[in-house]
Parts: sequence; structure tokens; C-alpha cells
Amino acid sequence: MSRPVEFDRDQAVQKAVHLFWQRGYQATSLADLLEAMGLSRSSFYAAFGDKRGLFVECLDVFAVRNQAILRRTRDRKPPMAALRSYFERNFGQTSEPDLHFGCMLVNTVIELAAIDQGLCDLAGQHLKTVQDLFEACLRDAGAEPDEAKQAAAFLMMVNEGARVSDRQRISIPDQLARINLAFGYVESSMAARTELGR
Amino acid sequence: MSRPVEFDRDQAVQKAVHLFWQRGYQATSLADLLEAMGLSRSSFYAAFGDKRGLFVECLDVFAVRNQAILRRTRDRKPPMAALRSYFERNFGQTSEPDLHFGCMLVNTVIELAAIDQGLCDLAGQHLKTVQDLFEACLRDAGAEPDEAKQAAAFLMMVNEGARVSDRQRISIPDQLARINLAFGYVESSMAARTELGR
DNA sequence: ATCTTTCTGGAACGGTAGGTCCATAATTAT
DNA sequence: ATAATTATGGACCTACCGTTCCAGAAAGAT
Repeated sequence: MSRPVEFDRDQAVQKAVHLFWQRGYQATSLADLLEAMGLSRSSFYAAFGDKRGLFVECLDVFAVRNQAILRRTRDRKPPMAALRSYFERNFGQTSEPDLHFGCMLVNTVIELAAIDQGLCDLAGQHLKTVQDLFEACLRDAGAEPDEAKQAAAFLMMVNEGARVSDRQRISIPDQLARINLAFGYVESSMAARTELGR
Repeated sequence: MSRPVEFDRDQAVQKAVHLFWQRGYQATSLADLLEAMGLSRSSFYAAFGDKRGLFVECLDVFAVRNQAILRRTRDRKPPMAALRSYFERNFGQTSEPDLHFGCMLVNTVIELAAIDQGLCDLAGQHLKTVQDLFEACLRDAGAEPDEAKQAAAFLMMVNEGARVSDRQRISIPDQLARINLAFGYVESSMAARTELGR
């Protein structure tokens, strides 16, 4: 076998994630993608099938990368601190100066709910996985099963809301204050149950 | 002066709001709009300028209608109950059987943040007005100035998160449970301050 | 050097987008 | 009736969309 230099597939997908994350599915044209990924039309269709196929792949990549943030800190910090740092890391300073793209999964749910139910459901499943991670952390922190489930659902709602505000370029201090308030509520509620017996 | 029968402008705008709310800005084509509004291309451009102009008008109409829900119940119920019913009404049963469109303002922020900053900012301003309404209700309920501001920001985050889940067709009981939890947090926090000290 | 395989650049496709234009129909004032 | 005014239907425009196709360039295998 033989072929011209292979392009770096993973790197190309990363570029695509960045574009889709920033501009959404519909507003990202094939021309935009080809330029950013640095490959030709023909290679694109050979490698990814079509635009929608690439988007599915990007959703998966984003979701894995996003969950990894939480999974890694979970090994190194107490469970509640890991949860907090997941929220804070997503909204604090980033590698890029102006990275207020929210969450690609949330953006997808909103943009495509009435347009492409398959893509919307896929994004929703990934979000559900994150919510399950929240629940696991809360269990580790001592929450009762039902309490953990409720609090995880609440924190996912907070997460989604924070991502919306992020797209509006809310100030970082304001953002952190709201997140801190939400965690204060959850933690004091858990503490209350623990202190005054079961 | 003289002219053929005028079309009902307000009614046409209502139809457009419904479409934009459901499908978003980009995915709503002119053909969709003309059919729903029941008018011809020429009349459309004469009356609204262009698609973007109509969208601006729709954002305003939606925002006013949305705020009216809260303003009206505020006259007839205690402030915290009015706030709660704003959240519950937006996610409980509606006139239409499957009206899981979220909030048009939130949808616009997410869809157009990187596409049309003007429209995104306009939607953001309308959301800020709602947040100010939240704050006023909390003041009426006895919150201190800073406490009211913080809690209003928190509730706006909850509101935005709830709208995202709404587009994912979250079950109504789950939705109400999360909202109830959020309000429980805010109310018990306010009660704690009132009881002990100050 | 030749063959084989893989990727490339670019032309071309049909479809649809938002927007413009104009001849015609409809209505009121005179 | 006639004139003046205004909305209508629909053809038309340009631009771009995602996708397909193909001749040819590049590189390892023989």
C-alpha cells in the first residue's frame, strides 16, 4: 500500500470542534471547516462522510474532553471540591483570551431541538452522563441516594444556566458569585441533614 | 388615500414569534414565514423591511408578553408566590400540547452569540429586564438590597437552565421538583437571615 | 522505472437562501 | 366613470449551501 502524507485526523477534528462550539451547526459552513481543518473537499468527504457525521464526532469528542475535566480532579480532590472546580474551571480564565462559547452540548440542544432531534438527543445523552457524574460525586460526599439525585439535577440546571450567561459574556466575578451561591445552598442543605440526625 | 384590505399586522407578528421561537432565527426561512403569516413577499418587505427587522420586532413582542406574565400575577399574589408561579407557569401545561420551545430570548442568546451580536445583546437586555423584575419581587418579599440582587441573579441562572432542560423535553414533575428545590434554597436562606439577627 | 494506491484541487451540480422588481388587481376620492 | 393610491402575486436575481465527480499529483511497493 501507499499514499501521500496523511493529515492529522485528531487535530482536524479539534479544529472543527472549536468552530462548531463557537458558531453552532448551521452557521458553520463547509468552507469554514475546510479552511480551519486545512484539507480539501474531497478528503473531507472521504474521511467524515458529511457535515452531520463530523458534527456527531465533534459532539463525542467535546463530551469526552468535558467529562475528563471532572473525572481527573475527582481523583485528586475531595468530591465537593472537585465538583466546584469543574464549575469554576469552565468559567474562569482559559487558554484562549475570549472563550465565551458556553457548552457545545447545551448550545446544540438549544439550536437543534426543533431541527434535528437525533443530534439534540445525542447532546442530551452526553449531558445526562455529566449529571450522573455529579450524582456520583455527591454520593461520595455523603449524600443520601435520593438527595444526591435531586441535587445532581439541580446542579445540572445551574450548569446549563451558567453556560447561557457565559455566552452573554457575563463578568467572571458575577459568574463565580452565582456558582458559589448555588453550591452554598447545596452544601448547607446537606450539612443540615447530617447534623440534625438523619 | 386608498388601499386594498389591510392584513392584521399584530396577528402576523404573533405567527412569526411562534415560528422563530420554535425553530430559531436561521432555520426559519422566508418561505416559512410568508406561509404562516399569510402574506406575499412584496407585502412582507413593505411592512417589515427584512427578516432581521421582523425578528427584532418579534423579540420585543415576546419579551413584553413574557414580562406581562410576572407583572400581572405580582398584583394578585404575595411577591414570592408570584415569582414561583412565573417559573411554574412557564413549564407547566400550556395552551398548546407540545410547547417545549424554552424561552425565545435564551434561545436567541445561544444561537446568535457568535453570529449577530446586535440581536444577542437585544435578547440579553430583555433578560436583564426580567432579572430586575425578579429583584423587585425579592425586595417586596423582604430581602435586603444586596441579598435581592444576588438572589435575582441566581434565579435568572435557574430560569435559563430550566429553559434549556425544557427544550430537551424534561418531564414536568422533574422540572417542578428542581424549581421547587431552588426556591426552597432561596426562601430558607432569606428566612435564616430574618430569624437570627439583623 | 513502473504500477498502485491515496489524497488533492477545482469544476460543476441541484437546491435554496434572502431580497428586488414590476405589471396587475383592488379600493377610495373625485 | 375616472383618477390616484396601495397591496398583490410571481417571476427573477445573485449568492451560497452541501455534495459529487474526476483528472491528476504524490509516494511507497515492485
